[in-house]
Amino acid sequence: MERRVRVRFAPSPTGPLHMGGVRTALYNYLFARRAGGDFILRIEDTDSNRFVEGAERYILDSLRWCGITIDEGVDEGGPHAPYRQSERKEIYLKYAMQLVESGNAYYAFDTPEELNALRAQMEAEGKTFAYDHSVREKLATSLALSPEEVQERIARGDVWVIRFKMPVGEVVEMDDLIRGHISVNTSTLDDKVLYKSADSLPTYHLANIVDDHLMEISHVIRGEEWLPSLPLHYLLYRAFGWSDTQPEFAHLPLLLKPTGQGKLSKRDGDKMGFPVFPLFWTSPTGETARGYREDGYFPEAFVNMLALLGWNPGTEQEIFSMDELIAAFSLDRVGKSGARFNPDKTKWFNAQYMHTRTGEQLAEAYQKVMAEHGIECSIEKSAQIAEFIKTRATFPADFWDLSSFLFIAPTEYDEKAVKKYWKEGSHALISTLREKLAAIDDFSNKNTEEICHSWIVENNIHMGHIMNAFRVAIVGQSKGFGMYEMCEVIGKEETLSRLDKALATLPQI
RNA sequence: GCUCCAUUCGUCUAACGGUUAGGACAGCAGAUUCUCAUUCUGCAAAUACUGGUUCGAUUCCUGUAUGGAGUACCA
Repeated sequence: MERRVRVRFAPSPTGPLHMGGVRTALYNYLFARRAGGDFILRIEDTDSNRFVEGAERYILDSLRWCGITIDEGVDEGGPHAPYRQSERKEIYLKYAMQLVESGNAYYAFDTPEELNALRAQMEAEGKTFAYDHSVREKLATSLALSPEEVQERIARGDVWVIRFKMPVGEVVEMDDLIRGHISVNTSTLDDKVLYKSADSLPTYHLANIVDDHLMEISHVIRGEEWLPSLPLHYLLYRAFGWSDTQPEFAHLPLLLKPTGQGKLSKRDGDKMGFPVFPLFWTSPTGETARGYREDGYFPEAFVNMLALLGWNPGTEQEIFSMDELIAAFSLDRVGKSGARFNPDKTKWFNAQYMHTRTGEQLAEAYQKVMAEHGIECSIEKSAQIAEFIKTRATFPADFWDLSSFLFIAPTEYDEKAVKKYWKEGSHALISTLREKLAAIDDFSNKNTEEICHSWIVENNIHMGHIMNAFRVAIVGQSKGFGMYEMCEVIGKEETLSRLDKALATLPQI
């Protein structure tokens, strides 16, 4: 009997959610939806020191912007609520104690200062300190101390932690859905802290295993940085007696810097001019980070790009809607090696979505950009213009440069453009064209084009000659989109007025 | 240092023993066009290196190199 697919995205609210984190959430989401299972959001806030105000809200907002919907989580609730680990703190001690009683874990009373000293000392000797089988019976642990002394220390309020007692010389055999079989000798592993009395909170390892078990998680899909602790997690499931319901694991490759070495970081974005976070972020201390949303990326483009960074459909399709991603996604087409992030391709994706959007869909964004420059434009006009310029735009912010001249008649004419396009005969041609246009009532681009073009062709006029002069007269520069489209937008009256002004101002040659 | 993981054009990737090693971004060139774009066509560009296994290796196994991650009372 196949068990129900239940996956979770379990971020820590220590700052804004990195795009790598969004990708992890996305893959979990796609996997869950593909299987008709559940997507759970669990907040892992067991580190009271690193908690950042607003980070949780940011995570939720980011996922919503991406179109990733949550079945069970802090806002949605669900059968395993609460979904914030800080609100589940009382359940973890019991499990930690269970491991102590079964001999799989022990108390350790070392203070952070003592451990630091030990580390420094070992380092001075050119060695690395590891809290493992070689030291656990020599330090202040329940393995070395008498039961009475342990009780006494606890009773008098000494701070303690519970550490996992890593077996010695055992080979753990593991399976990863992406990487295949992995085996590790436990002698190379240390005794990780599972629970801290100082704040009555578990560490990631304990909370993670306990919650995944309690929440009946079937698949753990997470970043590659967790691969080294996979043996510990296997051993924890075994120590609890949960091996038969242990989830399957899949470790995703990391996102790397566009150039140079290492994983993608906020600094790369600042340096190379691209966002690393989905949304604009302001930290409680006032630091800010740019976001894809505010930089003008469509969520669909961002998601599409992220989906293809480390996964491929096995076909040559590159543009995917969320539904298409869900239908096509599978973990066995996720790559194994780290993927360098490519800002250029991300822009290309955005341009693709820009082009396929209709003028109506773009109208609001257009109106907003114009408003930011102090230009008011009706929603109908916005839709009309957006439709004409969208193939030239990558971001909504490009709209301004692509069409501002429609609202602002030229007061002067670009010297280079005039020199290049207002040539011998231009004045007479434009003069005649003005009369042609003046006689037209239906100013739709289709109609004006039909009438003007047939006149141009019949009279053997060179297309480039007249159209470019026309452009200089209307726009004042050699930019813009289709001449007849631009005339349609500004209307007959404005067209004629601009032509009159040009004819009066430009050389009468 | 130690442990684990990875390695195909500059980048993202396809090819799960037999292909002229395919596609996309970026680059370059050309076509189309009323500017600029879009679009279309073409060019250039890769199996890290070693040994094996095999009739045959990008593909399987050694080793090396390189890269990545982990090595916290952080996740």
